[in-house]
Amino acid sequence: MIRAIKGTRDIFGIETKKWRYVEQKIIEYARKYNYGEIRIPTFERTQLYLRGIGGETDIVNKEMYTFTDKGGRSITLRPEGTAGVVRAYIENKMYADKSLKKLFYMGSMYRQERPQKGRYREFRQFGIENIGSKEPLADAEVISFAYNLYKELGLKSIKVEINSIGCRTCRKNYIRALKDYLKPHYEMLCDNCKRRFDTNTLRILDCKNPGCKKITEKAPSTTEYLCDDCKEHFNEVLHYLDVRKIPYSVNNRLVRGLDYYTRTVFEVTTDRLGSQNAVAAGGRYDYLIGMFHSEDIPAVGFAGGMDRLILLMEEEGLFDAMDEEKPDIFIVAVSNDVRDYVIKIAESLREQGFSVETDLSMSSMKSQMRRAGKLNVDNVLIIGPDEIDKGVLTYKNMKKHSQKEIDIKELENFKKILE
RNA sequence: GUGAGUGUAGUUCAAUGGCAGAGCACUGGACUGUGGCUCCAGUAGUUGUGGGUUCGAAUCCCAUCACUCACCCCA
Repeated sequence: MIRAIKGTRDIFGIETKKWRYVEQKIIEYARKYNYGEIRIPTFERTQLYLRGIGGETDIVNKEMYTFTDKGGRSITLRPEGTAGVVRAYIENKMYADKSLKKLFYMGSMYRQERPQKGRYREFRQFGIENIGSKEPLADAEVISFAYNLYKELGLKSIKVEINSIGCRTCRKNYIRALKDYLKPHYEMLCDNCKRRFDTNTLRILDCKNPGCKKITEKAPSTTEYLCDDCKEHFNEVLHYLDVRKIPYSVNNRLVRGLDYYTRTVFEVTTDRLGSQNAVAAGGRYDYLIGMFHSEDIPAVGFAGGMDRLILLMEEEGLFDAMDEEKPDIFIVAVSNDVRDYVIKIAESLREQGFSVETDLSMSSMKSQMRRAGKLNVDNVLIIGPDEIDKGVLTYKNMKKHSQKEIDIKELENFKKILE
């Protein structure tokens, strides 16, 4: 048997209804905040991610689906959305009018990791990118979008954590201070953190190893080392969150896995998905566009994992009332000699906009009734030779267990008949 | 990439070295033109795969594959 690739899955039945619901809400929210949809390619030149995300990150180091196409180009299935959106922004010269661009996207991303709860190799993300403003107003809007969307979806267990990792200058100072602090403890760090010490010092703050945690507890905090501009920027972001009454907690250990972030970083987390606590994450990336373009253009955005979002909504019981999609009307053919007639009735009802199901297996009347019951259909039309002779339809309401004959002429406005 | 756990009917799970079974689901019937409830019957398996130990293996051992969870990391 040929099976789906590890870490991919099929979504069908009531699952698709959950997905459509969530997708609709996201689209609705993008509209509310005036973010326009952008659809970008699923694969790009590998170079885009190498330079954009950063060669030292795990995403680039070991998780990318990379292959060589027939023209000898190195191609990678997108592991995240921001790099592609930024490429599209530049390529389509969206910077030309100097105005703010607000974009949202939704779609599959690919990372070759060992799958586990809430983590897949093909997973779906949505995200927004707010490009062209360096102002804290923009950061706060992006964070509000995430928080308010999740609140409106009904989530109770989510928290917003926020931090500032500074700009080029103050980050450099902070990293120096952090290294100075860590140096005497170097031998006590886990192997991973020893490696990070030179390549990605900030991430040591994020290490879950109890030994490392203990060491970093007393480490200098990022905010202490922010330059005046960055400090003010951060305070203003918090101010605008306060104005919106968005609850958050400042977490000085919060650093992100992608290299392009500056200043604001944030995560929306939950404690209800096992070890996968991040449902959305993002931040400011003022230097990313400059890596592909002649000048820096400030931007801020976030991405949310939709698979995780739906898992979490299930966990919180938010889909409990959701029913399987069902047809409005089931038409039972009492005997096979009325099949032609049943087809005509069915098509007429479909023209009126109803969802209509009929038997396609030449089954007995009894099994047709059983199927109607199993489909949970409310309305059943029973048609046999007797009905045809009398020019009527037998209408049965399955919920009320009531039944009556209706004149075939009433078919033309069937809505009136339904109880 | 690393570690642990689990693989038996469509599905959920029994069977602890001695005849592979049950619930649910499915199909049919009781009710020949009426679903759900009830009762009856039926279909359902190379016990993931390959090897080994044994008189005998779903059960023990080895390998392999798959799934799950966790680590790393991330949405």
